Amino acid sequence: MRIGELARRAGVSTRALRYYEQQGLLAARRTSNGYRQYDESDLKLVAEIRSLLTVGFTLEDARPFVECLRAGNGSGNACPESVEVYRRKLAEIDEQIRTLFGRRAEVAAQLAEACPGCALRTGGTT
Amino acid sequence: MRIGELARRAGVSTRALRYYEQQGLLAARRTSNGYRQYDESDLKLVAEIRSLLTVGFTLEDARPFVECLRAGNGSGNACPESVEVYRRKLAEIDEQIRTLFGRRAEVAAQLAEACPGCALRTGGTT
DNA sequence: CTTGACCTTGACGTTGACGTCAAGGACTAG
DNA sequence: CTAGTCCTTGACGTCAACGTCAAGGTCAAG
Repeated sequence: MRIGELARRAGVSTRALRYYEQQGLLAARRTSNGYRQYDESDLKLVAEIRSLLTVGFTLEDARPFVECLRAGNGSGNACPESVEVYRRKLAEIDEQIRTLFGRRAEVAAQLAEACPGCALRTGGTT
Repeated sequence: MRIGELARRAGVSTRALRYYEQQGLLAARRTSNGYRQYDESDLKLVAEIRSLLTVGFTLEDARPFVECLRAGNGSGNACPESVEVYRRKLAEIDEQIRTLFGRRAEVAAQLAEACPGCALRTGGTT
């Protein structure tokens, strides 16, 4: 299939696909007229990338998964590099959650100070 | 005081101060030679901005607080606009926390699938 | 009078994942 | 032959809060 169809089926823009290729995450064959040519495995690959992006991974984070799939594995999760990324991202997320809780507490404290009785509970008194 | 001293005392760069001015958050008088001139109230103002930025506010979010201080209030919290921003940011933070928990769950699930028994607990088995 | 520290404005660079033209080639249907 | 749809590469724009020059003015000290 060509880039337009892959884009439709994967739910992304053609620009995104070209960007993934530029970043070395997607390698397209070319037909004689220069058009990019993709197959089902590419669709799967793009789906994997999208799935990872939606949970906050960067394209760099996604790279090991892509390479894992390319290496012939049925899933991008199947390689130790991928597992390592999962662990790292999990730690990052936990750190972000901690940071957000800290900020939440500070903001809530300021709000309470500025407006006593204003926020008895979270989102309570609108 | 001049911009260099204010920057040192507030713990920010002179570039940041000029940027705040450009955004209309900081209004400096000028001496005859064109140098910016600040006083203690400006220091307080910059401190307020910094404090808000560190808990994730944008400069736009900080604007009401600055205006509140400029209006003569002892605290930037003292105005209803500020309180409203606090509430909005609190809601935003809560939303972000929810998003992160969702992501965490998904990543953890993938990790468990990829590597059973790998993450018995968070950051447990390194 | 000349360092040297301080100040000025202006303007491009940074980060990530694309969006959005622009200019032009390829191919199909009528 | 032509319209219409798809494709190509290239390159600037987006968002926030500055960082980092560049070129030049100001002032106190020696």
